Amino acid sequence: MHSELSSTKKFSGGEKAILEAAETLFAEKGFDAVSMSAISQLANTSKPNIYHHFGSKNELYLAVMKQAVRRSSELLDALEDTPGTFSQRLSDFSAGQLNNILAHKRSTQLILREALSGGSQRGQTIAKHVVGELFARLVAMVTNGQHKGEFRGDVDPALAAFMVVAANMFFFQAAPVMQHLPEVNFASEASNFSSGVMDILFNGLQPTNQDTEEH
Amino acid sequence: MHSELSSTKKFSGGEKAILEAAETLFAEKGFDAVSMSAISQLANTSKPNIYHHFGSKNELYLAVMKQAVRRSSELLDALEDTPGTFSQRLSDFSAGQLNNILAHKRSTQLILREALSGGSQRGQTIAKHVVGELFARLVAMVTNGQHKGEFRGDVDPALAAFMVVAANMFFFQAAPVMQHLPEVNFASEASNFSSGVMDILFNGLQPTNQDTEEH
DNA sequence: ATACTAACCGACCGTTCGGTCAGTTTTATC
DNA sequence: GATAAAACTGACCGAACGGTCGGTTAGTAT
Repeated sequence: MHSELSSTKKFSGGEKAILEAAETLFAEKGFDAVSMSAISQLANTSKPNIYHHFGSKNELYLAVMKQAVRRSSELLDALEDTPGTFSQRLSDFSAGQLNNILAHKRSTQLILREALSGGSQRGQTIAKHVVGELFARLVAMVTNGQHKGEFRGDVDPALAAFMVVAANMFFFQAAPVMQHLPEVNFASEASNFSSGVMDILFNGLQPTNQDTEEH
Repeated sequence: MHSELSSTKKFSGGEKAILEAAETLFAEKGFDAVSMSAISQLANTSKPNIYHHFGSKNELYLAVMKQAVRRSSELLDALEDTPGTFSQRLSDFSAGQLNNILAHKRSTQLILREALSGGSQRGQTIAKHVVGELFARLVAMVTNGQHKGEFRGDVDPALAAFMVVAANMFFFQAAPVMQHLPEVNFASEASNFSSGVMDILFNGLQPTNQDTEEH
């Protein structure tokens, strides 16, 4: 009776599998809509085993959050200052951050969900720290650009940074909606979106003097 | 001589009270985290009475959604085209929409929560319709501005509209987070925020071309 | 009064929730 | 092999969930 299931080699159980399953489900449906049984099933283990590794549902959620935050911070660190003009650096940073977001949708959705849900304080402070970190880097970048005369000095650097964050975050959030709007054709390609946003942010919507052209 | 309370007596029971309580709780915590008992308590009635007026939790949720959507559409309709340049009209429209958002936070949060949650299809199509309506108006406004030569013709009008929506929506969502960031001081006043955003969108971040030219 | 109906409620049902317990299997150490 | 810690599990608990039932009020028209 040594009958061994020779099917999926997917490692069952283990903290890794539990964390992964929990992250998926929490990001998808939120804290309250996910049951421990569902997590145990997806992680291919038993419910008490989750309680063996993590003391409670809240602790498991915090562990998932911490992991997501750590990943996000690492990705941000990898986006170290590139050479070039500040426009270039800001553009590169924004595009890289959008790439990070799209490459780790679950973590992003989890952090965003927590940071933006006005309700509980489960991991809100943790999530806010991440958003704050990203925001501070962008503000510094704009401020430096202003000091070098590359950006207008009469705009609030925090407001400029906000618009970069808002564009990226809302792009991520609203992608499923935008894709079905008939007017939208930038939703499919992130790089096009990124360069388009930066063009508007840098040059504005109004025509330049020499730019009024023919047709 | 049982006299009625003539002071601020929140009328108990009734569909109105149920809908109001449900909207508050659903917007605050989301569908799954709200129990029918909690709604009945906040509405000052009994749980079976909710099932008398609305057949199920899902139907109640849809009724709340429909009400929120109707309110949102009415508010959008009230923002009729103002005279003036397209910059002015776009600016006014955006500022008015942000005012609407902030004046009806519960409805907005409810719709946004539904539109942006990748998960269920409970009221997603309904919410998408609202976002699409708002979006279409903005796109038309930008396109008209382009045809009149007031806006650059080489930008995607949908992208410009997207940035207006993103700024407003993300401002609403992230206000609790932004208020605690040290660099931010635009979060307290919506009108300042709105004019600042429009300034960046119209004129861009870079200094004017007469001032500094690209090399 | 009678009759009918919408509004409303206490008590309850089956199910599922987060969490626990007692016990078994795996794994590492000697 | 002995042993002990760690990993893991089926069965179970009280509480809360969405939802239902039988019955009671309040209004209204005849």
